[in-house]
Amino acid sequence: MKNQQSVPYTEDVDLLSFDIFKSLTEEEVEELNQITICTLHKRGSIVYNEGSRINGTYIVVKGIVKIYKTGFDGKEQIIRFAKTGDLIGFRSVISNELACTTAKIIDETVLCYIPGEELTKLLKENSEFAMALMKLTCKELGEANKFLTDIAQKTVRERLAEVLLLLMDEFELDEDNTLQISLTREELANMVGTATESVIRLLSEFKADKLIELNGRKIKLLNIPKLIKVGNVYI
Amino acid sequence: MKNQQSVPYTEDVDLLSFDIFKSLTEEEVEELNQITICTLHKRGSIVYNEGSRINGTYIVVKGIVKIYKTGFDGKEQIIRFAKTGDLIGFRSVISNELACTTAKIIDETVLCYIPGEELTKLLKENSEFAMALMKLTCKELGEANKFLTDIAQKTVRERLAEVLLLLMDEFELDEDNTLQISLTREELANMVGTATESVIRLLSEFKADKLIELNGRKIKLLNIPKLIKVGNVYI
DNA sequence: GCATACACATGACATATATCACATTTTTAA
DNA sequence: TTAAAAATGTGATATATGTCATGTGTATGC
Repeated sequence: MKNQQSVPYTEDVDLLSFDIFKSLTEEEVEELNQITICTLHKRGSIVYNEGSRINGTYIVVKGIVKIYKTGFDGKEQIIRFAKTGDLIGFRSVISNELACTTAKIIDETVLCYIPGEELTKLLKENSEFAMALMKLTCKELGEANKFLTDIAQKTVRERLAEVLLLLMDEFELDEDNTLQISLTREELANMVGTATESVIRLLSEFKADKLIELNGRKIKLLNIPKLIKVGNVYI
Repeated sequence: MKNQQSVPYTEDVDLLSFDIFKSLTEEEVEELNQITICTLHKRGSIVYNEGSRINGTYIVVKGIVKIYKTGFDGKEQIIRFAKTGDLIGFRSVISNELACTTAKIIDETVLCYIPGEELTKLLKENSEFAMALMKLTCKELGEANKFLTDIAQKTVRERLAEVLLLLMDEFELDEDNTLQISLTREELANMVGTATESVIRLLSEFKADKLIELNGRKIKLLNIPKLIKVGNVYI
């Protein structure tokens, strides 16, 4: 909890470049541009906390936001990462509940804030936008169900392999086949739903099996087909 | 896979009695009544299968439907139970994806089918209805996230206690404090995300600890406060 | 630049839970 | 009603994974 969580962000943001706003009319985008407030957040700062009231939603313009729940013993469970173009916080606005997750910046991030009233106004006035957001939510729900099944049925080893592949899909590899996102071992553990030590050990095993190469937090995928096999990932 | 999965259901159904349709106008309900086709399904029949294309949604008029995913080794993971007033299948219609779950009848059930076009038409024309459905989806998403965290972090014992309490909330107790829904041990295991034998053993332990009383598939909750404690359930 | 707090790594150990095997009981269908 | 198929229950056993302890390396802030 630092004092300065965010600073104003003055550069121009083109909201229309984000898929979710594609269905808005010119006037609606214009209005949105007037209303939104953009801020720059640095690593570690909290956007909102589980249990707090959220009065609006944020669109991620740039950067990465970690969305997680805190288990009753204080352990984090990472639900997802939001990146450029993703909306965060809207779930609570729409269901009118307290935030059920915490959003924490893990890479310097630019966020634009859209007040809840503006969001609901758009949803009411523009059914296409409403459908787009609904589609998004439904997709997320589908993913959540899949993830649930995996955690319930797969071994830690399988889940770790799967998480690496998921990170590849979400954040791409660089020319060197290295994951663009770098997470701590603890964060990986909090995605997989296991202990940090287990992740460390399994990563070493994967390395020994020539599936990956490790360089600090950088993970290079050496053998993706085999990772798919290890993770029992069916596409 | 029996030949006769369902038979027509002729009795009158009052769609307006379901919360989700409360926001519809009289004409919309009238139209819906014209269009919907109601059917009676018996225990064990499949409403739709994971991976199949769904062209519409069903409202549960009466009965209980088990919604589950099948893990890669064939093991079921129960996502939720749908009961009177719940919509099933709409997720796939809206996200325009194949069904990501299977819906199976576990108690004689009456379903009314609403074609996808009718659903999307209502969503487009009636923003209040759209908001209601969105609210529902967002709530489900919140629950899915909570469940995910529990499965990832809690012990099987804790989860079983929690599932019993969840079933109490969803299906109520009779005057005798007995759960109104009766599931097989395997189904309980598929909710908790564990092996059937583990559920059997843990239920015996709960019984020995005077938390519950067992009578076939009927489970009587003897000490709810202690169950809450065992499950680390915070409300 | 130094100190302090993390992050990472590895070993030893405990144990919750899965798995297998086999009775017994209950349910289902013919 | 009876046979077959599920579901339930219990014991023995294996093991994946969590936990604790301890050491080294590495950021990070003052």
